Amino acid sequence: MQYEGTGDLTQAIPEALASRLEDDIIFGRLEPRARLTEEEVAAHYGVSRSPVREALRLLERDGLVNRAARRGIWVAPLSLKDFDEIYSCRIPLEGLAAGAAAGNDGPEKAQLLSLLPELERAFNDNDAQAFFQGDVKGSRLIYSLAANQTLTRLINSLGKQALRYRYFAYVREPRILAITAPGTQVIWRHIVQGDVARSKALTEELIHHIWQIMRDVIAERYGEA
Amino acid sequence: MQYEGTGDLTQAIPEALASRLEDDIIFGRLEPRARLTEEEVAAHYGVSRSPVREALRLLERDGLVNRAARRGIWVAPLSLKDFDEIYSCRIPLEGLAAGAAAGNDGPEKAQLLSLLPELERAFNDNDAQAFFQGDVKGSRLIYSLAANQTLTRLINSLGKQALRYRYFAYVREPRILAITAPGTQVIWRHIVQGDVARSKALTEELIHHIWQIMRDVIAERYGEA
DNA sequence: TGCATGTATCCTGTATACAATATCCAAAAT
DNA sequence: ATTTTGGATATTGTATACAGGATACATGCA
Repeated sequence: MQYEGTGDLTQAIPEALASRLEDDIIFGRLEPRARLTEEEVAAHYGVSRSPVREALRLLERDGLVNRAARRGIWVAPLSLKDFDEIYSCRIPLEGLAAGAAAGNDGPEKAQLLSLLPELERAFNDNDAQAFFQGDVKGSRLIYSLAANQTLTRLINSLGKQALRYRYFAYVREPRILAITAPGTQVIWRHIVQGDVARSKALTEELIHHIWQIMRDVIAERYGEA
Repeated sequence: MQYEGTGDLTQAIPEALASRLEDDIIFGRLEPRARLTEEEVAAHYGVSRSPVREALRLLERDGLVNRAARRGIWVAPLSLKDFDEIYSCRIPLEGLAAGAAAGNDGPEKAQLLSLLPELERAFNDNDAQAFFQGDVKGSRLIYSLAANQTLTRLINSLGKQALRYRYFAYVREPRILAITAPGTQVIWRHIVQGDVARSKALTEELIHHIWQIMRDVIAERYGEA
């Protein structure tokens, strides 16, 4: 069987597969604890098991799936404990990134400003989807401004799993957007102005705040601990 | 060709291979920028390319090798920039771990105390190797006390590359041991006593201090930026 | 009815074969 | 002499074949 995937797999196959599966997991099309068998995935995308195995290793690296030797792979379950772990790690790392981005003197910082209207509009329209995307775009820009590949790698490997919780919480409690949006805009402006200390502190505060608010939503569904 | 590896590959083959290659990289038997071809590695350990590929993915995850699509894999180069990146990330993460470990009320904390004499002796004997090992053992215990799998995963993925620099610096500047040892002992005692704030603060200070000292040694060999 | 044991099946892990691209070196052209 | 171009070679990426452990179900026994 040769590849003829449903869409355009222009990039390397394992990365493309991983990207598809990531989305399926993040947006809940693949449920927590769902079993993933290599042959099923391979058949579904019209490729052999080799690239599938590599893709699954990538998902494992980002904590989206769990593997048990010789037993298989499951979509990682969501839990309040896991959520707390992720956010306790995200706080200092995102703070570090924001501070480093603020300390970057390059001209690329201006791009953050150009993203602000987009964010503003999404907020006013109460368009969670659009805000979500704009926020992710801005975050990526901040990481690249931080010019710290190691930090980027760490944050990315947290970010995928974090997105699952964020998506879940946004859908159930759109009010979260009203807290995130203004804080995000303030922080981006401080980064552009080069205020290292404040960018870092405000980022840590904001994530901590969002953490607490999301926590209620997550706890309701995924238990007390 | 069936496996008959030089040693006992009791665990899963990819992990065992990765572990061997890790050591080879950390202790410099594989030089920075050295090319790793799948077939050579496979032939050397008497296995096929399949488990080798998986092992190399694991090394890639931990930042020990770099991969270019369809071009191959090289041992990651060492550089002052990379070193700075790693240590700027290590500070808050190790601080988080130390604080969380101090907040753990379980009885396992006592094990840290039992490691103290070992560390003390290594220090008095000026035995860098023994200190190295004791320190790693204590760190692992702290991570497990922190009871935060996500944090452990992040720290471990930094730790491997960090060890390359630590080994390099220890060999060239044994004086580093005289700074690390007393500070480490103090921190471990604070963790056992459950002093969360101080455990965290002192850990961050110590790593920051070591960072600066190691930096001179690294800079001498691996350039100014 | 409940539990243990054996067997059939499924699935992962490993090996090998094949395809395709990147690299290297030699020969030719400017 | 330097650059370019062609083909040979080496190495990665993918597909497929095979081996062995894990799971599930059925059968037998208490």
